[in-house]
Amino acid sequence: MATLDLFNTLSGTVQPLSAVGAPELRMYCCGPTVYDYGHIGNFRTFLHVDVLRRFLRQQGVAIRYVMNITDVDDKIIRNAASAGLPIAEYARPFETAFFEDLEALGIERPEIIARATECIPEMVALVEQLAAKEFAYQAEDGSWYFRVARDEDYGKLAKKDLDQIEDGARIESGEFNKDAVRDFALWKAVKALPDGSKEASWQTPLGDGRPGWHLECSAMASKFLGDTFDLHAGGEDLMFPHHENEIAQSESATGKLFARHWMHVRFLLVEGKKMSKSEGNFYTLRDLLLRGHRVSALRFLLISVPYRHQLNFTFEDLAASANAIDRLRTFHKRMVKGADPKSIAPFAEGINPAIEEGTTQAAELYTAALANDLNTAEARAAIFDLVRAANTATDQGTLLRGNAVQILAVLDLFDGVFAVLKDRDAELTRAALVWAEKENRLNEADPALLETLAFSDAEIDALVAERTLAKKQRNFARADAIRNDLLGKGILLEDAKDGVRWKRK
RNA sequence: GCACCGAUGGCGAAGUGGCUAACGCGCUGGUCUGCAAAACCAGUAUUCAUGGGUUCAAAUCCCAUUCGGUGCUCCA
Repeated sequence: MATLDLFNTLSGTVQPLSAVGAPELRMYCCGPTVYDYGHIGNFRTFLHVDVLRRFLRQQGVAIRYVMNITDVDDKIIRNAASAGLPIAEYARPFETAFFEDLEALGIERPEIIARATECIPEMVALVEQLAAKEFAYQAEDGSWYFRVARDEDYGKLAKKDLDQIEDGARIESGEFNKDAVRDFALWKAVKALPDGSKEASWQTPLGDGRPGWHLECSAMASKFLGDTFDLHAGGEDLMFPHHENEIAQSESATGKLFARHWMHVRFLLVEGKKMSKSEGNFYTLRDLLLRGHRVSALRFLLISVPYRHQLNFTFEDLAASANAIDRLRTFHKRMVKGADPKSIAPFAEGINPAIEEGTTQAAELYTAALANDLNTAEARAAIFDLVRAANTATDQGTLLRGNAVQILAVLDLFDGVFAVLKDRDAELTRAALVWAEKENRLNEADPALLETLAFSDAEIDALVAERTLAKKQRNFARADAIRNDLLGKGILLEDAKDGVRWKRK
């Protein structure tokens, strides 16, 4: 039985994904161009790759995952120039922010992270290899281009017909000296910036210049994963021309298959429209945190819709995801208490076989759903079915301690991929506020959020204790006043049999 | 313009020929509670964008139309 059946863009079918000829599954994902903060669309892609990676590891597959950081490109050069900074100085803070965001979202760090600017020799070598085979040529201005016409199977990933590409293509200024419009830049000869100074460049045997965008991924993937590797992932927009060009470069140079499997994550819409700055529906993770949304809710929402489907992001659904997570966390705590013989009210000893069967079935459905092209929606449903059944049984007193232990194991399995049960939300929101203060953007923060977080846990605990005392004295007016006051500040109290619970909304 | 993908309840979404169309959120009523919250129970789409067709049988297959998205140009 296959560990994971995954849609392969190259073949157009769902195929088993597996490590071939190596103990580790070797995968590559196109990382960010670090010219700004990451937005929720960027993170949808990285989150789904994280789901893939976590699930494979759960299935016992070892992984070697490489992500590149594009730290030199047109936008970085342009923005750095207008900020009056060297490109590295301009880009580095965004790179740091990107990794902070990944961490906050629970996205595991790839084994290898490679910066484009640190792999220049490998890129140069690749162009030289291509030139030797006449796939690359140097134009009058000193730039190097890939000769698409010489690559017979060009277009095989995106299923493009070459004639169409030519029809739609347009000649960019500065690239007029290419032999054919569809030829793409491998190495861009150095140019002057608007202020007359020289843009960032490297002195190489190819001339003074900088790498083209597609070149870095080809060079880095080979450097760290070999000429042929198992999986290449990225957003759907990268399929053409970026990934197609990577294939063209790598396969023309090596004569070998580049990536066996290609995974493309679909774009998301925001409130029914394409996310864009001009529509005013463009959000970075940090924007959402300052508005009082929780990181866990965003993670859960973005991964709950399977990667091949368009997801329509709305604030209503973000709130719904937060509520769904609360339910899961409440349930998880209930099972932890019931399973612990030392807790105040552990469940009765034993195992109820009917519940045991349901638990096993939930785990099987969950695994089968993810193994089927990462159907996260169905995997989620299997877990919620278990939650409902277990809650009902608990209410009826038929769920025994052994069942709780088994259910916790299934929740661990679920959380190994979804990673939303552990509550770090308040902590991460606080970190975002610290960042906002440093960046002078605290004015963008939701006032209610600031008020809620201003309350320390100790202060809340003190008020809860005061209310418990008032309740004992049957002073319900005072008790309710404290509860309502806290609720107004975003803190919700729950009176349970074994004491008072509270949580930040 | 050309190519490709999609349209399922109030919202998100699973399901790709055959049991009462999953699951989450929301809403309404009930149980529990001093009152709440949490949890549970019941209800909440006779129907899957629209029109036609194939079939004993269609949300699922085919054709057309409408709307949305993507690529052809920087983009996750």
